[in-house]
Amino acid sequence: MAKKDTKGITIKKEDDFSEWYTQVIQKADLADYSSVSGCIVYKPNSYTIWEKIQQATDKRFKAVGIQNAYFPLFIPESLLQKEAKHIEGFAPEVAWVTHAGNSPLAERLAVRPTSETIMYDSYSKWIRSYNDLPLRLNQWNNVVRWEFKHPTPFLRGREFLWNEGHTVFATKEEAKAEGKEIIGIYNDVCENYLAMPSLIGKKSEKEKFAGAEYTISMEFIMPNGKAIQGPDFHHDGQIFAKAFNISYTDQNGQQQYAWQNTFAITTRMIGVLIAMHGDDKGLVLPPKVAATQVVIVPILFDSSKNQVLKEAKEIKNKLEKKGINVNFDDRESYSPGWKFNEWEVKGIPVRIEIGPKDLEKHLATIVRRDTGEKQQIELTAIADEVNVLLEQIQKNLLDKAKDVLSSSVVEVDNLEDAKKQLDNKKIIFSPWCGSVECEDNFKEATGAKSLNSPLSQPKLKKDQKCFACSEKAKYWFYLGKSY
RNA sequence: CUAGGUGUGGGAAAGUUGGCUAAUCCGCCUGUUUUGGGAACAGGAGACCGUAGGUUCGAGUCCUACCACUUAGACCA
Repeated sequence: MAKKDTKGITIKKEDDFSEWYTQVIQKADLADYSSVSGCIVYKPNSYTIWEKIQQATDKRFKAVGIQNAYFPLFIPESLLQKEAKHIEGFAPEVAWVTHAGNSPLAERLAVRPTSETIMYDSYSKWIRSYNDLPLRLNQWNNVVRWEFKHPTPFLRGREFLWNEGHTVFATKEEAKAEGKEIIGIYNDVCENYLAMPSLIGKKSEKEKFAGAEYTISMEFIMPNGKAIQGPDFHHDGQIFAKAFNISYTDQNGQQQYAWQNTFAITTRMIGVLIAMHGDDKGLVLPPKVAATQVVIVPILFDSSKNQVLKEAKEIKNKLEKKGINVNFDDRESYSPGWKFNEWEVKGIPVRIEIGPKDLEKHLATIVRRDTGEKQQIELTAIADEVNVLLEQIQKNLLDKAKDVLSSSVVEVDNLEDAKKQLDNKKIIFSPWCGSVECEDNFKEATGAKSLNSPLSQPKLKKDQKCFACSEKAKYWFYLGKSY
């Protein structure tokens, strides 16, 4: 065994998840700390993942008629305060601009924690008639929330990137129907690109978005048993429409308030991806979000160098013709073993090794990152084989993640079992009354909180009691400890 | 914001009764030889010891404040 130096991951994922996570981020060169606490640098290796998420999501938004726009970074205090519950939810973590140079501003400006208020101020001017609806806009931007909890790269920071969709409809039915469409898009991106299944459902009264009528969220389960909220969709009813006077004249000449939704996916998903698929060797990227899907490492000896390089280049061409992104690592200053390790830490899905021994037999050695499995492939068939392999890896990652998800959830119907399972790092699925008091008590007693309630519910038994307070249960809920 | 821990070249880390030129390993640069799981040799660059004050003849070392990282909490995507 050669020396294990500082390049490798030195800790096992299951032994110390936090330490492992930090190491993967540094050693896979994903992010760096900056001199502003809570604000990280998204280095190319992580930013390309974000670009993939953006592209996949954006394409789907546009396909259903959502357009992109851009609204100001700054929000005047008076606007931010227009909706009481909204400002109440965000006030403690708003960053304020108070000066221009040395002169105090007449009115301080919030750095947007989210853009409802600045956007709806415009919407109220733009919307006059039912002909102006629906209005479906989205923006890709950054927001700032001056969190007090210590930041974790990607998972929680003071500035993060996201999309914020803000749509307006003439009727409640239309607005609510959009929820399925949007969650469908997010789930498609999460499962089929990021290979990450989630628990999808409605948030509790206590946990819904500040200013929403209801929130539908996607909850992911991290390897340490904690849940983390991903993409979400909020139906705002007419709450903001009334606060900002977003109204239209209907076909009968009547003034009506509009119905609104908001929805988002954030750079937090990068962190969830790292945590969910990574292993003791480092990052594992699903092929569809990997900027580099295949790395070719030629094994160079003086006598066979030219032939090997030539063949390696041909492999690269063949793969690129199939639309595969290839990195041909022909650096001569690093040994093959060094390169193997480097690309494994960085999570590249497939590695192709080609050297004189392979050449003799017209083969190449192919190694998949997710399982570590090695195989010899005929050079003539390599492009097709690699394509198949990439699909298998994509599928395998999703399948594994689904298994982990389903084994993380345990059904319980009483408080004692709930506590046991939570201590056991499980998410519980329980009949629940849904009251804020009950949730407060539960949180106090266990440190856990409600996640969401699946949209299609298993039947509750007749007279089913709430697992926690013994009132009548209203619905099945996922509950657990969370980030 | 609260409570613990940590802070020494790019990374890791010695230095703990204050004392002269701040070890060592990895990485980096140059050259040569190498290359099938993190290569070898030779030479070289890189640190006002987190920041600001203070104590002292003298501070990486002691004191104070602040900052950052990290772990755990109250809030959140």
